[in-house]
This record gives sequence, structure tokens and C-alpha cells, in this order.
Amino acid sequence: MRIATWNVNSVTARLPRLLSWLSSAEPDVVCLQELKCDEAAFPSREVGELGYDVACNGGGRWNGVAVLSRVGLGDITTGLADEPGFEGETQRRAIGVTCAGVRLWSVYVPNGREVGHPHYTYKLRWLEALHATVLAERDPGRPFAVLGDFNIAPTDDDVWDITAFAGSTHVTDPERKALTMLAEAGLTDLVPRALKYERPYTYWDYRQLAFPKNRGMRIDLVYANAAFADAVTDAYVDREARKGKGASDHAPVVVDLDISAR
DNA sequence: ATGACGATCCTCGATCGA
Repeated sequence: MRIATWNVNSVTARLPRLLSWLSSAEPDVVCLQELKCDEAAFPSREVGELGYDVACNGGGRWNGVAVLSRVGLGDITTGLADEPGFEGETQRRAIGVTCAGVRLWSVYVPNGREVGHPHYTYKLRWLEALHATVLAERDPGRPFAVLGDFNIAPTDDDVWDITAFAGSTHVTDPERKALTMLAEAGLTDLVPRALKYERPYTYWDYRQLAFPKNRGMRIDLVYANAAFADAVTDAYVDREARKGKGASDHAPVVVDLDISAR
């Protein structure tokens, strides 16, 4: 079973890329983030022609998450329980599904903007709600994972130069503490292989030649319970998908598991 | 070669991203 997560930075702008990637990588399940489109505008027909069902939580100009599956899709949960909002509105940042007996969440954690900004407070509160969801769904007997754009680099080695991030979001102790809480809830950070260079970055800014210079960050993460992690046979960042014109600024993270469908 | 930001709409400038 092949499961991937990919922040596509607009599913409609990325549709040709997404379809060709689905055809070549042949994932069974894909968690998507930053759809930037309404549910009604999601290209369900196009991905359906490749055999995928869709569960989508999207709306408006920003955010939006979905899961594509060609091995079944059930128990769809839109949003976290008691999910905090920003400026009075709940945003489209989480969707939970069950695919072939594997429980998955596709998440797009708030960016935070600046340390001390209301959006940063929102980010930390949102992560508390995610933690609560993980605790509520804890079941050692069932493979479980939270996949998505966490907007947090777990360690200093997960950014190209930690000194360039002094005072920035994504690397602060409170953000990393939220990841520690997920670990204490029984989840493991599945670190993928990098297919080039040493560090498995998943995001490179569009600006200033960040990608060719490999000035990246590992912020797209897979947090999995033991039943999931123990079944993993391989995990890698598909940096090929970041190349060239028309790419997302994130690359897909691909995880292979030896789990038979139930 | 992987090449100097891109997507969106309340659209040609402001907002967001990280």
C-alpha cells in the first residue's frame, strides 16, 4: 500500500501535474493540502478517471484539504473536534478518512505568520485540537497516521540554515512542543529518505533559487502509530515533482507499507 | 540542469504563504 501527502498549492493550478504524478507514482491514497478551491470546483471527475474516490474539505480562496483513495474511502470526518477558528471563522484544514482499514488525517496546520501574531496563537491552539483528536482516536490495533503540511520543522537539521530562522515561526519551542505531544500520544515522525543531498526537505521557496541551491525545509510530515510505522517498508521525498515550471513549492512525501487490505 | 515567486479574486494590487 502506497500512501502520500502533498501540499499542491492550488489543486486546480496543479491539476496537470497532479494527474501525471498519480499516473507515474501510482499511490493508493494521497493526502492533499492547500487546495485553494471550493469543494464544488474540486476536479473529482479527472481524478476519478484514474480510479480515485475523493473526500474533500475545501472552501474559498485559501487552505483546503482532501484525500484521494483507490482502495476505498469511509468514515469521513470533516474538521477536528472543537477546532479553533481564526478571526471568528473555522478554516478548512483537516479531514479524517479510513482507507482499507487505515485511519488517516490530511492536515494543513496554520502558518502562524510571525511569533506573537494572533495567527501564531491560533496555530498553537489548532495543534492542541489536533492532539485531542489523536488521543480520541487512539487505537493500538489499527494503523493510524496524521499526514500533511505541519508548518513546523521538527529539528534544526530540518531547515537549510537554522541561523536564517532566528526569531521565525516554524522552529520555535512551543511549535516543536506540539510535535512532542503527538509523540507522547504514541505517534512517530516517519522521516523519509532524500533522493538527493543529505536532508529530506519537502518545501523550497519559489524565490531566490531556493530549490537548485537546496535551501529547503522539512515541514511536510507523517506522524504514525506503531501499527502503521511497523508496516513501513520505505519512505521518500519525490523531489522530481518540485522541478521545472508549474511545480508546487512542496514535494510529495511517499510512504510504502506492507499492509493487506481488510 | 533544478534557474532568480506564485495563486487567488472582492482582479492589474493586495493578501497569503514560510
